[in-house]
Amino acid sequence: MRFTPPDGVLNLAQTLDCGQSFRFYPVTLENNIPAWRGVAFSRGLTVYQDENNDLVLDCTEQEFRDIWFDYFDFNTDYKKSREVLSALHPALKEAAEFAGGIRILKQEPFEALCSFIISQNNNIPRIKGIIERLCLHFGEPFLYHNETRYAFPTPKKLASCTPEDLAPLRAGFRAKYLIDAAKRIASGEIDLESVRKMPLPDAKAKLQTISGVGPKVADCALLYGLHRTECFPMDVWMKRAVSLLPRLSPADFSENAGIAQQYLFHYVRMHPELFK
DNA sequence: CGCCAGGTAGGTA
DNA sequence: TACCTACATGGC
Repeated sequence: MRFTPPDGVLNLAQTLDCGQSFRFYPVTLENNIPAWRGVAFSRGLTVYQDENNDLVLDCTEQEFRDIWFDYFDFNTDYKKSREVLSALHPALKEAAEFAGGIRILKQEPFEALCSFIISQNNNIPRIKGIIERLCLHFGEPFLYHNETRYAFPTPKKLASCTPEDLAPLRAGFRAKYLIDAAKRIASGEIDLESVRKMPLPDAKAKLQTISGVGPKVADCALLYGLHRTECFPMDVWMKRAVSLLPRLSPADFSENAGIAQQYLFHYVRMHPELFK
C-alpha cells in the first residue's frame, strides 16, 4: 500500500540507517528500485519511496494502521519540530537541513534496551551483526514472503540463557548484561511500560539499576524504546557536536531534544572530518 | 597490523 | 567527586 506522510517529512535512508534502529538493510527490488527491508513487532517489512516521496509498503492497510503508522510516528508533526529547532541556532539549522528527513521510530521497548546495551563500546556494523544473530538463535521464527524470519527474542527466552548460550552471538562482555536485563524484566521487577510513565529522573534511575546500563544506554532506551523525546543521549560525538551550540543546552530543546540529537548525530557522523 | 567503536563497572586517590 | 582501566570482538 501507499502512504503520504501528513507532515511531508520522511527520508527512509536517514531514518532507518542513522543509528537508532539496527534491523533494516538496504535491498534492491525488481526494476532496480532501492528499498529497505527489516523486522519489527514480529513482522517483516519492505519499504521504499516513490518519485513523490510517498511511502510504498508491502503490507495491508490494516497492518499499516495497526503497526507501521505508529512505528514511523506519523502522528507527530516533524515539520513543526524541525522549524522550532532550526530557529534555535544556526548550527542546529544546518544539521536539520542536512538530516531533516529523520523521524524517531517507535521501537519495541525491550529490543531498544538490548540494542543499546549491545551498542556500548561497539560500532554500528557489528551491532547489527550481533542483533541479527541474537534474533536468529533466540527469536521466534515466522514466515515472510515464504521465507523464515525471526522476531526479536522475548525477555523470558533470554532470561533462561547463560552467557555460554549466548556465545554464538560473539557479543563479548555484553552477554551478561543482556541476560541481566532480560531477567529483571521477565521477573516483573522492571516493567518498561511503567518506566515509560515515570518522571524522567526516576525512569532513568530505574533503568540504570540494570547491569550494563549507564546514563547513555538509559537515555537511548528511553528515547528509542519508550519514545521519551525529551531525552538527549550524549556520547563523545555528541559532546563535540554540542560544542557547536554555545549558550544552548539540550534542556532548551524540551520535547524536541531527541529529534535535535538525531539531527546532530547524523550530521556529525556524515562529516567526521569537521570534528577531528 | 593497530586503532577504535552511539560506554560501563569496578577500582583507586 | 574525579579519574583510570579492563572489557570481547571485529570493522576498517
